[in-house]
Amino acid sequence: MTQERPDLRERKKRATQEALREAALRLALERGTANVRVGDIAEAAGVSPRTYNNYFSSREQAIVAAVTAQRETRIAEAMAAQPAHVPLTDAVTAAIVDIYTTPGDDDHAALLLITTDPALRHAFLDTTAAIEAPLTTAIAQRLGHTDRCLLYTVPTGSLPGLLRAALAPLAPALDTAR
Amino acid sequence: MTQERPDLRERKKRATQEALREAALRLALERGTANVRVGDIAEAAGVSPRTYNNYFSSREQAIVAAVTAQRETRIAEAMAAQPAHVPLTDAVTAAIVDIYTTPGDDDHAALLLITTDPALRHAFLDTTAAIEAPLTTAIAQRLGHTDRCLLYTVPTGSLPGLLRAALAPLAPALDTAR
DNA sequence: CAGGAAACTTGCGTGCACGCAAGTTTGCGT
DNA sequence: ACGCAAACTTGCGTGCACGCAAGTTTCCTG
Repeated sequence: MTQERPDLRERKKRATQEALREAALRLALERGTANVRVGDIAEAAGVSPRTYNNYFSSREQAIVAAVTAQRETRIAEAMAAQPAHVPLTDAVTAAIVDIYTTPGDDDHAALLLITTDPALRHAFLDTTAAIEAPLTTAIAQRLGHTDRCLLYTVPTGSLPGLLRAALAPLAPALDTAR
Repeated sequence: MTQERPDLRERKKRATQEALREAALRLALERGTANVRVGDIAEAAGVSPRTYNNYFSSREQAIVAAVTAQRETRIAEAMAAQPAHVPLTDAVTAAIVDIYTTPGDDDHAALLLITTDPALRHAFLDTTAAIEAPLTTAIAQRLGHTDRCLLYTVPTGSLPGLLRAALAPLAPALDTAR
């Protein structure tokens, strides 16, 4: 695995993107979405407001991106944690259930934030669902080729059982994929 | 006093300049001047080697600049600390003496570094003497106009008495300046 | 509902950071 | 003394960050 190291420019770009996401989420959690100015996020991330809009084309996108990124890494981790011999179907459902049952630091609050605010919800649905990317790559790694699966899961009174039920319909698709 | 705040670009430029100076001095003190690569300084400051040479045109300049900057601020502080009623002559000599007698953290080591290494000495003398700028501004503030004074003081076995002696010739010039 | 202020988003020109490649210096081993 | 290798310095082209100004949205107030 040649760990292709990106050059300095690339690293800095990623760093400011992450700084912006992080700052946006933190501020939104601290004082509520309505009280966060673009200038505040930019300042907290150490860049100009103009630069914010070079990375995100709306005020909400950064917040959504932050949550999305969090969940992407968590899903990837959860999938990687599954032993290889576990059937694909079970691995996927377990990984997703894991997210909703064992939340990280501000994960719950962030989700609440997004599901509460209309603008955030809209921005969230604009992005391809947060769970798609890491799942497809994980699945692709298991199988030989790339299949796409699209999941929309909005947690309303969510319990592990509810989740399993909601994910059950996917089982045949995943099985036939192999 | 309208504290004219420089814009973000300016602040960032100053920041990286300072980061470079700081990194250069720290590394030079840690491992000796000979074992410091330009790339190391740049990396420690978070910029590319190319950028180092946008700020300093030689490997030694950053180290020298670091010491120079340190001394500039210390001289400025020392001059500011003098009560206004103290005669100009005494204020200047006291400020300079203060530098050599009550050194800061790595001030001594830094000076030793510079006076030891030939390349550093050369680079140091290339820059207008470290003490000039803050002194002239301080003096200018006291008088109404701008006078220039050039001091070359290389501390060889320096003692307060030696310093006072060396600075004595300046007294008449400073007195007539008023 | 009209008017206006504050915040947002975007096009544009400028300046700095970067990577690259060429030319130069430095220091070392033979 | 010679040649080589590593490090340094600099010109050049490209891309990103910034400031600015214009157009738009949003929200509040009369």
